[in-house]
Amino acid sequence: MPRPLSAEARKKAIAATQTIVATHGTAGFSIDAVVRESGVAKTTLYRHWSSGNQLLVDAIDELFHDFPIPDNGSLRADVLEVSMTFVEMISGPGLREMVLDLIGAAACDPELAAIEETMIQQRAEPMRDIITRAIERGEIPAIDVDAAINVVEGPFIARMIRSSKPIEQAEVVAIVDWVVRGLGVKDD
Amino acid sequence: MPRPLSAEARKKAIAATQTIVATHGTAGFSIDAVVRESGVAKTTLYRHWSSGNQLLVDAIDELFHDFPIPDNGSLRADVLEVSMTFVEMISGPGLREMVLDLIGAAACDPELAAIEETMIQQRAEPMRDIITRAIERGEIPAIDVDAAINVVEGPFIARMIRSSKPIEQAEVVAIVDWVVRGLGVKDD
Amino acid sequence: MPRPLSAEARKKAIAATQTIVATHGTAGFSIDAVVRESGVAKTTLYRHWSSGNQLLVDAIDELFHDFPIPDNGSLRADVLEVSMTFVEMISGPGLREMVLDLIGAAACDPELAAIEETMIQQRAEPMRDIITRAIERGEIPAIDVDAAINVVEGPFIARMIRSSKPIEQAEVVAIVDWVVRGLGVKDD
Amino acid sequence: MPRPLSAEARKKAIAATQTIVATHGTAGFSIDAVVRESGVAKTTLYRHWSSGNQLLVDAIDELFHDFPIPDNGSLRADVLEVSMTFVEMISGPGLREMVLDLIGAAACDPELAAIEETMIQQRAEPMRDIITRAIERGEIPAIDVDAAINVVEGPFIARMIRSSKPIEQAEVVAIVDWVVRGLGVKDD
DNA sequence: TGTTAAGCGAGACGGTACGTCGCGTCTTAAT
DNA sequence: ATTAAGACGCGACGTACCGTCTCGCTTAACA
Repeated sequence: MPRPLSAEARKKAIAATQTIVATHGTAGFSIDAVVRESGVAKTTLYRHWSSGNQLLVDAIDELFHDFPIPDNGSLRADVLEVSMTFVEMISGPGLREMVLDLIGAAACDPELAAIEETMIQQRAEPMRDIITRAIERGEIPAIDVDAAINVVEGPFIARMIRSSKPIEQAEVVAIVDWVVRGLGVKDD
Repeated sequence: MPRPLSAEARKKAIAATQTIVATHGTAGFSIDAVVRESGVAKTTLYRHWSSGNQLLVDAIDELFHDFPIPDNGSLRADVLEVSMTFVEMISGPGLREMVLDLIGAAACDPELAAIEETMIQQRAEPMRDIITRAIERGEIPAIDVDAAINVVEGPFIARMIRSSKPIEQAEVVAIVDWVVRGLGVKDD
Repeated sequence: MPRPLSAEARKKAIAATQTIVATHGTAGFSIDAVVRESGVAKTTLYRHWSSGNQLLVDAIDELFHDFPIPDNGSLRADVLEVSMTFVEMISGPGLREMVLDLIGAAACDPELAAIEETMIQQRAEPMRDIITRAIERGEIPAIDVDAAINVVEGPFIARMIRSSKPIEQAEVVAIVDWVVRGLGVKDD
Repeated sequence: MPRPLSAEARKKAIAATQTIVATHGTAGFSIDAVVRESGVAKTTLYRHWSSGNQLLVDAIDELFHDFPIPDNGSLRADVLEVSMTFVEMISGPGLREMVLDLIGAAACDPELAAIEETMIQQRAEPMRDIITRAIERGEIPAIDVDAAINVVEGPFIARMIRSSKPIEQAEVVAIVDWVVRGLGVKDD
């Protein structure tokens, strides 16, 4: 019966949050900053999100979704496609920092576990499908899929952590070649 | 003529910082908290460190150093040893969270870049040595060592991020087997 | 054709207001508190009363009315009766505080002036009648009735302000004796 | 050893409070308003005063002090002098409202009991002295001094509550004549 | 060995952000 | 068209921490 939460307020808050994070990084993000940037009242923000972090989660969520699940018939091609998508995803300004920041925050604060769910587990689904299909095809031996996901994704995460330099396409190809060989696919 | 900066004050501040981070995570870290925990005056802290984060860097630095560089004659054995050391390092209570948190904080705050240097780059040195030696021995092809480090370490980082469950020894062995095979070592 | 303002809503709001003021003082009174206590919607309250204070005025009004006007034939007896009534009125739990609080609120907020009208002026009517009759009877000289009301009622107000102790009957008698003598009635 | 609370901050806050109350009444008083008006930080205000009300108490205190204790040799003259002082005290703009407001607030909030102490009890001291001396001189019978204070002061309090009109000198004289006669002083 | 400048603890200072509460207005659906 | 329900923008609340500052007291290096 009562008025529903305003979709417009939500939209403005999300947009303001994304603007702030893109401009000043997650360090510049604060509820008061969103209030100033969006014109939405602080109370309204707290009606929509139980904390600033939840708003951040939602704003980030909108940036990281719709990962297509490729099916090119070969593990290598599929992994390459997903990896390229991931690399593109973190290539925007401040996105690498944001992702790492959010992973750290999520590890410490149970309230932010949803971030991990969204950014990590959900993102890994395409990879899970790809590997499962490769096993079914007999392209690779029947291995622990979860462990395999770590092997395939890990190098990109490590690369992201260890350097803020943009990741070149050749680098992606080289890493993919190594990891698919590790999983048991024969070289050409 | 004047008194030098007190080594004791520095020691107490570092110890208090480590206690706080271990107990409440980096979120619980603050200059005021260190003041309360250590009994060292705020003025003194700012005399020793230009900002709270610099103190954090120094305190963390002391926790992660002195990684032995193994030399067992085979890439697989060396990688396994370093990996086991890494897994042990993050197995203590709250250590996984702290590491992820610090990585996130370091990515965002340039002032904390030194943490990344200490925790990530410096930690990778043993791995760099191991791989370089394997190449020199002709055990694996001449590959980009930095990229190889990512391939070898990445799966453990991914595993650490994706689950808070303790990492079993068998898991470590399986991952190491995959990645060394990926780098070009022949199977048995 | 449209529905008239609901008498029931009004009743529930008034009752809730009286409960709140009796329990938590006027400080605990708020529109939102009345909404919670009464179940009446905020919109409805504003339809009935232009502001929260107007509701407060109405709720208080119902508590302080119908003061009987005694006529015992002597000023002293009449004043004593009215004074006893007043003392009883403020003897309930929290009533002293509520009266003082409302007087203060009324002095500051013009919107609440009506409270003063109800609680003070209207309450003084019996005293005005009594004194006027005493003058007509020739029991006391022709004095300014308004000023005389202050002289007769003031000591009880002062007593109420200066101490939260219950007012004993003997105290009332002593005060009444003094003030009626002051107005010109001869001692026995 | 630490820096003492700044006398200047205190002075600015008190002055701002008095300005605000004089200009917009006690309703316009708020911590945030004092922050804006005084330039003193909110945290500093809370360091000096545990609540906004305490600041108000102090600001008011400075307005109501130094009540001289007259000694003219006759009860009537002394009471008249004290009464005139009281009337002057509440004659400034907004002072009547402030006094009533504070009395009400003090009745409800134990934290503000100090206001009652300052404004009421302490203010009554001169009257206590006057009446005690009159009894010692034999000018009036040995009566309960506290009750007598209520009789002498009450009419002025009642007058203050019942009307916001300025109190004329003739009115004071008339009231004083009545109450001192009530206490047992013979007419001329 | 006495002087003295700087280090020290303690904590006040002006700020920013927090998350909550009450205000009075508004929008919605249901009666 | 009134109602219950409650979202809206607004502004105050009292707290935590920031980095700077002002205090006396203490102490180590120099004269």
